[in-house]
Amino acid sequence: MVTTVFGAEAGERRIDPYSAGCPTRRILDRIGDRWTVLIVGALGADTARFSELKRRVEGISQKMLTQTLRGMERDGLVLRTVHPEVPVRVEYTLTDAGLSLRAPLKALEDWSIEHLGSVLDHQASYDVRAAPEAR
Amino acid sequence: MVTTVFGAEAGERRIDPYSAGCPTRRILDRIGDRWTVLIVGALGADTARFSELKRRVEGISQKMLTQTLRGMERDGLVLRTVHPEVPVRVEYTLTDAGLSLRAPLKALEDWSIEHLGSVLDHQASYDVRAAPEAR
DNA sequence: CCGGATCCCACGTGATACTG
DNA sequence: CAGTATCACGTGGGATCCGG
Repeated sequence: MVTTVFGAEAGERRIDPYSAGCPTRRILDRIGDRWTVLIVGALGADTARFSELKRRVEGISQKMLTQTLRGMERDGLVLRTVHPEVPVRVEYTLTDAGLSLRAPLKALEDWSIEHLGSVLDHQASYDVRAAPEAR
Repeated sequence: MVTTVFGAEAGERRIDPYSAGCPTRRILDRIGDRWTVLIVGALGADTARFSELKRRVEGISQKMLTQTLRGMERDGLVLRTVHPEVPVRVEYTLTDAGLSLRAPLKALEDWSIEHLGSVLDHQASYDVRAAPEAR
């Protein structure tokens, strides 16, 4: 059974993030790690080498890049090709599944851009209201 | 300046997750914590009390529910109403901004449902390939 | 050049107990 | 009922060194 979280109105519906069958849980596992999302964006329709990817996703450590790429390869989001040359060359490309992830991710980015100002405003006024006694 | 990550083809574009102005970073901050997404789904178009919410989002601790709700309130995603009655009653409702988040989140859920099988298949075959020497 | 292996710290999170 | 406060813990993730 597949649990739908956003499909309908709320009501008495239960959400179990610990249910293995719940796809929402799977989204979070992939999206929640920060780097997967950025790598999908950095790769786009391109093919890129490890070091190029590391340069594009600024701030990522080698460990996290490797680790995240492995996870994505395991999930079939990314294709890893090793060219057995003198200095080894490894290239990464989004699979069809990976490419299809870009659309929903873009929807999220659009939302973020659209609401960024409003969110910042709320934060500012909230902080003022909530911290008058902050010595 | 606003950095667009998913808008166009990759190329030499830089992604800086540490740039305060990058909206992608803001999405991740909100989405990446697991609970915000689930609370948006659990609330939907409803109004719910604290304890009701805690029941709906199975597995969340009181601390995390409070903490996440505070963050969402701060960002203007949720409206918190305190009714000063005998046993205090506090109600939560998604704001317009919060409600509008449901669409992109649903897109993500749809993607997840659509690709769940494929992902599981890849994982299975990957695990077989990668761990033959697992004593 | 690509990444495996290790060490280690920080912080997110849960459990528990207390208050208005 | 709806939190706040405290403590204890696991692990995500950075730094570094090593290997193919």
